[in-house]
Formats: sequence, structure tokens, C-alpha cells
Amino acid sequence: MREDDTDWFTRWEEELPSPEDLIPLSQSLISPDLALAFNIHLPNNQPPPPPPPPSSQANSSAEFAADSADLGSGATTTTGAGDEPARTLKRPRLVWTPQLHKRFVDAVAHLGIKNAVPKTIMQLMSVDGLTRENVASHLQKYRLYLKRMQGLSSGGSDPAADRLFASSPVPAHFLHPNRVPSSDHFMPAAFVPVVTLQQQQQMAAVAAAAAAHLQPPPQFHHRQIAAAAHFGSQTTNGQFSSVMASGKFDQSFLARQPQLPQQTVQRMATPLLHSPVGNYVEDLESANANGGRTVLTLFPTRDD
DNA sequence: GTCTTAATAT
DNA sequence: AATATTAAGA
Repeated sequence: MREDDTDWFTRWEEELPSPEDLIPLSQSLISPDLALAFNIHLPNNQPPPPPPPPSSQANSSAEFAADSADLGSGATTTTGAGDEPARTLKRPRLVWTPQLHKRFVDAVAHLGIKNAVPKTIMQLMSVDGLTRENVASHLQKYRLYLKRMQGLSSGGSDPAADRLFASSPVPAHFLHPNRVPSSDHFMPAAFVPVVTLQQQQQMAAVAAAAAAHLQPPPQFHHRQIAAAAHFGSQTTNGQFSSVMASGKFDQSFLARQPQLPQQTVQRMATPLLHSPVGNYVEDLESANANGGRTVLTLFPTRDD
């Protein structure tokens, strides 16, 4: 049931969110309970404009949350009151949303296999609050995923597994390194400064509720539910196909060669859009016997 | 010091 | 289950 998809990058580009699309909402980290208790609702986002070529300039940073906009750049804050938290405080678990993962994949793709190490990936992603460890951990898992993928030539596709990873197309070079991406195609428009929002939080919550066959809180709209439910289900159709006919390729990315000196990564991320805004929202994992675990959710925007 | 991998913890 | 943390080796 796998179809060939050699145009994945086309789709990929199309899916790049435009600056207007992202709502840089700065928000201090308020305690999850607080956030949930007051569950804040998002402004909304405007209809998605077509994928503009790089050079579109945006000014989206206009509307900041009246609530608490400072935190945006600087230290991680945990509670609105104090602002010297970082140290010694445990960060909430990061939730790798499809959007965030996409960013990760983009970063890896653009760095080139060789430079795609946690630190550089992290830098390229330029997601405020994202740590090297976050990336390292994700990278490790992602590599395992790719490896697994190679094992499968035809036939099996484990649908249930790896939903997240399946949500972003795997660049061909990841699988067959023979090709050099540099000279060729794409270069995704521009990274947009990220990120996070409560939209996300709500989406996640709704998705969780949906998954748990629960009834979502009344304030959510159907569209949101649909969107939330959608992500993760498929999104990506036939990304792998004849690629691995021969069985094995040079796993340059999977099994890394000797270390090489790392060089400075120039963040191609939206150099001049607006100031990097980092926001996180704490979210409580609900609907599960989890004991209310706190998570860090970084999320850009919509989904289609 | 960073990276990678495996194992283990939450 | 997903993510974090740690250990050990390069």
C-alpha cells in the first residue's frame, strides 16, 4: 500500500508555516494547575496564505499576550512571581509535537548529516527553551526509527508505532546518503522563530481526550478537535518506497563516523523576522493514570 | 567537552 | 509510552 512519493519535499515546503501563521505568544510559565484552571483560550489564527518564497517579511510580533509577555527571551521562569528559577528547577518534559519534530528534521536535513549533532541541531532549531539533551534524546530515538525503517523493505508497516516520526517525511538523504543535498533541491524557506502556545496545549489536551474517548471540554471547537485528532494519524503518506530496494545503504547518519570538529552554526532561522520568542506552556497530562505529570510543550501553530 | 549508544529511570 | 538521565567508550 505504499506509493511512491518523490515529491515529498514539495509538500514539505508547502507545509511550512508562514510568519503570519505563527503567533508568537510570549507567556511566562505559570503553574500548570493555574493554566488549566484558567484555561486560556487562544486568539485564533488567520487563514493560511500560500507558501511564499523566502523574503517575505513579517511583523507578527505585534500582538503579545497581555498576560505576561516578558519571559519570552531570557531565562526560564516557572512562576510569574520569581524569575530566577532555571537552576535547580526541573524542566517539564518536552513534548515533541509533529511541528517541533518537523523543525528538527528540517534542521538535520539542512545541516547535512555530518554536522547534525545535538548541539548544532539545537542551535539551528533555535527554539527557546530547547536543550541539547532534549535534542540528543530525540535524535537517538529518531536514529533508531530510521534504522528500523531500513530493516523494512516491503510489506510491513507498523502503523501504530512511530506516529510522531511518521508525521514528517524523512529526507531521502537520511536513507541513502549517496546523494548530496547541498547541490540540489530545496532549502526550506525560512525557519520561523518559533513557537509555543497554548493552542498547542489545548490541542494536546483535546487529542488526549479524543484518544481516551472522553468528551472534550466545552470550550473547544470542532475544528480544533478534528485537527488535534488528525495529527499523528497519518499526514504522511508514502514516504519510503523503492528507496531501500538493495537492502542496505551507507548509514552515514545512522552510524556516525568519527567525530569531526564542530563549527559554528549560523542560524538560518529567521534572521530578521522578529526577536526570538520562546514560550512554553506547561501542560498536564491528563486522562491517564499518570499522576499529573508536567510537560513542556513547544508548539508553533496550526496544522492542516 | 561533545557525541553515541545502551540501559535505566520517571 | 514518551522523554529524561546516566554510564561508558570514542
